[in-house]
Amino acid sequence: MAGLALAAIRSDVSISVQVYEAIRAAITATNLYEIDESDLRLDERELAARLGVSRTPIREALVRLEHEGLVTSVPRRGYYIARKSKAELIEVIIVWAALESMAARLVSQRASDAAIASLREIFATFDGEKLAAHIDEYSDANLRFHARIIELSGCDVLRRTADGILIHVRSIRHRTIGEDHRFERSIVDHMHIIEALEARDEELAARLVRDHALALAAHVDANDNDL
Amino acid sequence: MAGLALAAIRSDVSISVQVYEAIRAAITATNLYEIDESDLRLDERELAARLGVSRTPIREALVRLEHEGLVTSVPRRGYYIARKSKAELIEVIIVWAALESMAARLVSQRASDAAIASLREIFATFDGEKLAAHIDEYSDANLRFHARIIELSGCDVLRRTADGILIHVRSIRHRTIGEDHRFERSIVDHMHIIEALEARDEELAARLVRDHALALAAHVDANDNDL
DNA sequence: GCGCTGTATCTGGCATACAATATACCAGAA
DNA sequence: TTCTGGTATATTGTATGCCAGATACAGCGC
Repeated sequence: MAGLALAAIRSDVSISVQVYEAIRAAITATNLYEIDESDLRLDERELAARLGVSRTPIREALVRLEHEGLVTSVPRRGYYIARKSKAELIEVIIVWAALESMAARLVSQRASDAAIASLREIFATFDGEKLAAHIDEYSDANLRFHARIIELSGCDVLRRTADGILIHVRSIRHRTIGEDHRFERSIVDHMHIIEALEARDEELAARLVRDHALALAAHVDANDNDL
Repeated sequence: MAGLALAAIRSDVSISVQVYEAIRAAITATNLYEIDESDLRLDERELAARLGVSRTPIREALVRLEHEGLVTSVPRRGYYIARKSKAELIEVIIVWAALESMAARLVSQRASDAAIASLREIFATFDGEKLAAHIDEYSDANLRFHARIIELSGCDVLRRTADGILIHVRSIRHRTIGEDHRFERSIVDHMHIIEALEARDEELAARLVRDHALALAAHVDANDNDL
């Protein structure tokens, strides 16, 4: 009996949750600002048919996504993928700054040295030379870095709250990281943040994290006029 | 035609939204820590019967509430009102501190003098003498004060994010404000915060707001051992 | 007396059916 | 030709029915 490597049956992945994840992933993988207006519409029947389920779990998933801000519902008209305005994107970054800054405080107070050191490893495979050639991978590492700070805070409510808005930040960073020389400044900022955390300088770490995020907000404000 | 004062028909209050608001209000009005364990259970059919609707809008409302953290669902078992542990309550307060602290920065940067002055009015009807006799009203004013700082930030994403966790903070403050001499310290803290905002001292305001919230966290940590 | 197994019943999850509303199209009049 | 009003169609919102999993309990074996 004990010899059988039986994985527990996952009964917690109900169809509605799977639908939620599928739609969420599909939206995340889409560049919302390059698709046609008509593709923003989410037809319940069509989704149900394509995913091979009935409309009920589709609707539950859409309710979840609406709460998360990824889709909006117009009563009696249907659900639409939410395309955030420039002002909203800036607000999202501000909230992110607030959360990550608090996370930095918690990390400098509580996290182990080893945990903080793991932040360095995220960028270990990059050196200045090849940086420009691997912008996509760097962009991923960039996001992982910020998500990891939240994670290392050990504050679950903070992590869940941040998760809800991280998805919006993600699309911003992917688009902006290649612009001008942001990635160079970015990596310098990250190193300073790590150093502040290692020095357990709570105030400095909190300020650096906040300023780093708000610099992105200022950048979006100044540059992305097509939103 | 133009002479008729016609209000727009509100078609946005679907049954499922009404159900959501009804259950939310009912949970908010309940002291979760004084009711019987069995009353935490939310039976779909019973709710549907009592509200006079079918189970479908009930389920959509429960999905919303679950996302908000007010209820938890156990697969195939049902929905239960979520009772937060002490550790979770402290985490909620930490997140609140992060958000309100950022809001204080925005207020000191952007809000009009008149708007900041409105913060004083919230406490205008209280003086030191009668404070102890009106703890409930003061507790309400207290919550309005903090919610108003968020509101004056003018950041909608911040407000929505905070709304999601304010409901958890609410129950904490109601319980703790009467303990020892917290309300006296509280009103002094509030005045200092207002003064910092009026002086447009962003750093000071942010720090005072954060410390005020974290003092509550420390208080909960030290005192509420029955959670 | 204790523990396991089978069964009845209950409840949530999903599918489907029905009702209500919005949109599109078409006909007729100005 | 253009605008208005009616009707058909499509789609959302809600209700209901069915099924599978979970719990409780009775019966059986040890």
